[in-house]
Amino acid sequence: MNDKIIMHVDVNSAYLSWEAAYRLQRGERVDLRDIPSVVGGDEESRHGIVLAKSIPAKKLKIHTGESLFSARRKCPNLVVVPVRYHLYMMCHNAMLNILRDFSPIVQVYSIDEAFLDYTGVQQVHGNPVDAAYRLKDRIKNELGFTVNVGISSNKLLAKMASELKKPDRVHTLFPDEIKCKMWPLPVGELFMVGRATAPKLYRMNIFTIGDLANSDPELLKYFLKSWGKLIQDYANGIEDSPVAANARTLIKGIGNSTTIPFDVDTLDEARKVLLSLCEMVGMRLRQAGFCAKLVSVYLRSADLSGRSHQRKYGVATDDTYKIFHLAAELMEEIWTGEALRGMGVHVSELVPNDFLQMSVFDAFNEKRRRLDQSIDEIRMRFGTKSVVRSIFLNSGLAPITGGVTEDFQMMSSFL
DNA sequence: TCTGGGGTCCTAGGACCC
DNA sequence: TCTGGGGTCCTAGGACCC
Repeated sequence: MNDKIIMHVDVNSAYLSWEAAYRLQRGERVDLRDIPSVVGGDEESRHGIVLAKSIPAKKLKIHTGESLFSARRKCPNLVVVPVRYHLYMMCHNAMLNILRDFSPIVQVYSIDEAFLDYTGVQQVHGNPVDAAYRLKDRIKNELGFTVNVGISSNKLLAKMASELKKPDRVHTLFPDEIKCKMWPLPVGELFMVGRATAPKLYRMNIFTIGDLANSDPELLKYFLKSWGKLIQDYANGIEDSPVAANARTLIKGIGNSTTIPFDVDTLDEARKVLLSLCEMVGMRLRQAGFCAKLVSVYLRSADLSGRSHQRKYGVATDDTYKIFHLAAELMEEIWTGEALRGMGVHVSELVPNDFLQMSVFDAFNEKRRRLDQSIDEIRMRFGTKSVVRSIFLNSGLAPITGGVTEDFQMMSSFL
C-alpha cells in the first residue's frame, strides 16, 4: 500500500491578514483581523466590492463579492482598506519558501493556497500532523499571518480538511474520518458544488455531503450528467490527481477584462477601452512566449447582462495591433450600441512563439513586432505607465487595462 | 444588493463533410 | 433526391475555482 500524505495550506482571510500583518509591522496599533474590516476595490471607478473580510466582518454577514455599499449598510463603521497586490505577492513568495522547507513537491494553487506532497519526506520531517503544526507556527511567527493546514491522502480531502474550522488550525480528514467530519456538512461546502448545483441537489432532497455520497448514481446522472459522477466521487473522498510540482502548468489562454469607470456609449470610447485591454493581453502573451489563434471579446451592458463573440485566426499572432484589430471587429459585430459597463478580451489556442513562421514579405509586421518587444522591455523596466498611447491622454481611461496592471511584474512572475 | 477579475472545463447546437 | 447518420469543428454560454 502506498498511501500518500498530502497537505493543503490555506491562508486565513488572505488579503486582509496580509494587510493587517503589514500594518502591525509598521507600528499600527489596531489589528484589522480583530475588527469588522474588509479589503475593497475602488468605488470611484466602480470596482467597489469586498475582496476579503475579517472574521468579525464575516459574523456580520458580509460576503466576499458583495458591494461595499451593501457591506457598509450591514456595518456602518466598517473599516475598508484598498488592495495592495505587491504586498500579497511578497507574502505569497515568503510563504512558499517556508513550504519548500517541508517538501520539494509544492503545487501553487492560487495566491493564497498550495498543496504539498508529504509522502516521501516523513523520515526527514516526521509525523505529518506534527510537521503541519510546525509549518503553521513558522508562518505565524516568521511572517505574521495564520494559515489552516489540511492533511489527508489526496488533494480533495486535504483541501476539504483545511476548510474545516478556522483560523490557525491543523485538521486531518483521512478516508476513515469522512463520515464524521465531512458528511454532516451542507452539500454546498463540497468542492465543485456551487451556486447552480446546490439548488438542483436540494430539489433532489440532497442537503448534506453525506446525502450526496449515498444518493442514487443513476438519478444524479439523469439530472447532472457527468457532473453528478464527479461530485459524488468527491463526496466519497475519491480523487487521485498528483501534486503537480513546479506547477508550470501549461496556460490555455490569457484574458483581461475591466469594469469601466463610466458607461461607454460611443464607438470611439469602446475602441479605446478595447485597445487598452489588448495592450495588456498582448504584453502578457509575448512575455509568456506564445502566439494565439483565437480572439474573444466580452461586452457587459449597464444592466449587467453580458455576451461574447469569438473568432479564430488563420495564423497565430502576438501582435497587439492585430489582436486589437480583430477584437474591435468582433465588438462591432455584437454591440447594439447600448451603454456598456465593462469589456473583456481573451486569447486562446496558444502556440509557442518560437515556432512562429514569419512571413518574409511581411516587413511592416516584423517592424511592428520589434516595436512591441521594445515597448515591453521599457515597461518591464520602468513600469507600465512609462510608455502610453497618446489617444489615452485626457480620456479618463487607463492606457493599459487589466486587474493587475500596477503590479504587473510581480504577478507575472507568479504565473 | 446595482455584483471584480483572473482562470479552467464542459455542453448544446449548428455547420459541414462523407 | 427532401431523407440518414456519424464525425468533427466551431461558437456561445454556463458551471466551477480563487
